[in-house]
Amino acid sequence: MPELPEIETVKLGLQKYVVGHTINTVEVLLKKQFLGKPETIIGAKIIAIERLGKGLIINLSNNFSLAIHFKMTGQLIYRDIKITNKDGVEQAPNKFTRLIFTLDRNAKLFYNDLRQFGWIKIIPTDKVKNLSFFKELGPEFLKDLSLEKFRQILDKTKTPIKILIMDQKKMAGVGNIYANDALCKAKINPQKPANLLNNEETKRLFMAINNVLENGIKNNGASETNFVNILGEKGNYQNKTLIYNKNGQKCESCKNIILKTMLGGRGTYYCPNCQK
DNA sequence: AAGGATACCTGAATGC
DNA sequence: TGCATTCAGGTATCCT
Repeated sequence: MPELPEIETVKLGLQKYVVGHTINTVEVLLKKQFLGKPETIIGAKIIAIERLGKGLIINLSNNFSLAIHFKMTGQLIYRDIKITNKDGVEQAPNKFTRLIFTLDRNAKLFYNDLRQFGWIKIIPTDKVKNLSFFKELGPEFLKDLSLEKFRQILDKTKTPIKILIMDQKKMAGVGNIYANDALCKAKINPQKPANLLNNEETKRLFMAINNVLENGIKNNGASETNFVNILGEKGNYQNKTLIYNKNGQKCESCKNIILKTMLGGRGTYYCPNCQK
């Protein structure tokens, strides 16, 4: 899944459906993705949900928290009804279910993860932000990253701008889809060394990133492959991308053909005319 | 210190 | 049809 808008979508769903539930049991189907002792959280009530960059924190009533990262294919699915097969046996959401939380009021929360890169860790609430992933996060778009701070970060490196804006330790929230779209919107070449952006381009890019992230949230995220919200529903941003996954198609503004290349090992889409 | 390649996995799409 | 290769919303880690 998983850039800021997708995780925000999950956060809002958890707040709406899962906060207030008590955890009755925890079934670990794939040990390596779950760190901590399940018995630590049995009987605890889910009291608050927080998102930091692309990470999630679920706070519990017993001063423990669940720290979660979906990496590429993690999903959290909430159900308050039992879904069974024709023999009456309860069905997990899919064959990649790695963890099942049974909640009170006959509800369940499933963690699915096809590629098994994600993690869930039980950590005392007052220590959860000491996890290196959270501790090392840079300032976050739409939250505590100002244009001035953004400019300062760009000035410090000649790293290609696309790689820099996706570096969570420098600035948090942007991944490959929204990086491609923001650079398209700002008409900046993904390869351009960060410190060579002039003030006009810097401002344009900053506004564009904030804009595409907001647009992603409004559209409930991008379901390019397997992202779904807490109810298993797809988002809509994949139908609204400006340039991501559009190689061979025509650029919206100049009708040139969109090209695809690799930058930092990631698929990179750009219009050779608009993004020189 | 920074930048690049590689590892972690499974599956879908593409190529021959 | 089948088999091999490449790529996928991310990040750690190891190497230059």
